[in-house]
Amino acid sequence: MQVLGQELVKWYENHHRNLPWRHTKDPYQIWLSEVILQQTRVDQGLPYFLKFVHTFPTVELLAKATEQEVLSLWQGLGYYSRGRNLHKTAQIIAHEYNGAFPNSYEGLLKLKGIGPYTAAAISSFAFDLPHAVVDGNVFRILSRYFGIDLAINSSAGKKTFEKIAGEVLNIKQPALHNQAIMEFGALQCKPVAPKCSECPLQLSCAAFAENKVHLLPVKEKKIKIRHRFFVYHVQTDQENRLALERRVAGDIWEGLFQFPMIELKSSEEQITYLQSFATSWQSPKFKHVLTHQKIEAYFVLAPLREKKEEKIHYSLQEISELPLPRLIDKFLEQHRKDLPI
DNA sequence: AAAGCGGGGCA
DNA sequence: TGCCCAGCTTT
Repeated sequence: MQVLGQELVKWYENHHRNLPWRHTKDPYQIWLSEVILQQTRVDQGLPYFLKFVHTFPTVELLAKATEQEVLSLWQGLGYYSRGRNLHKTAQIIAHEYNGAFPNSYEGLLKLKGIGPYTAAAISSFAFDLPHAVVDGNVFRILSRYFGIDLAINSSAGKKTFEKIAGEVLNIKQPALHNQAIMEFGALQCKPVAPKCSECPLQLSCAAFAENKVHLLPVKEKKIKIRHRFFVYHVQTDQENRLALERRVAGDIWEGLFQFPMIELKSSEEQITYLQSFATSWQSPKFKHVLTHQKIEAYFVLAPLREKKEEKIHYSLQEISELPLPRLIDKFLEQHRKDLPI
């Protein structure tokens, strides 16, 4: 077990990327980077980390911001509850912890948006405590290296891999070990096309010996895909201000702003709905389709419904200051000059 | 224990 | 174009 850790650290010293959060022991910056990097690639998260550190150099400044300012900066990163939890936790730290992060795994775990992985990461990186990180990289490396085909998303699998991760952890330098194993997973022992031919662990890797690197790690069951069909109404008032509504809680893009939207049950209903515009209201001035993951969205330049429901009207300038779903943001990018105003 | 939450990369 | 990635919260 010890060989694995030593090889990982040796590899890390020659191959690691130079990333800003690796030059600090500041729990605030480490926390910021870890939350941003949850479910997010380094390339995508890096600019957001720089934006946040620049805009909010301390946890107190982040706590003082409004949620909307935080979400605006978060716009485009996805999983927006991370942004809301980030803000909430900053306020807890600033107001109830005197600006200092808890210096224990258990203390960190109590905070919003910090689960087992992030608590292990912060406690090792910032406080040199011996907690092993177990993220997707670690699951992958351990399952391959030890040739374990237990599903990584099963209870038994998680328990097993967490146990092994703790056993291989170098408790003398947990921060270095944790950085090394995750960087190794990201650059060397990649999900697809891992670089086995130039791998320092090749001779001791069980999966390589049995020629089943590509079969590991094992994941259980399929997630069922839900297709959704949206039509957005791009409406303006007499002053050429655009109507926006705020998305409700409990669904995708919670709390973000969008054009007033109707959701249809099927692609057919969506088309029928669109055609009703073409017949009943001459022809829509503008129609455009964007596909976002499993969401098919049309934008129609629709007539403004009078005093029906109360939508908030904003100028284009004001809209750019609100947190928008990536889909709406993309639409505005592409059609800014076609819009009235 | 299971479902839901978003982006972007890549075959 | 469709598949893949994967930590945390909520149910």
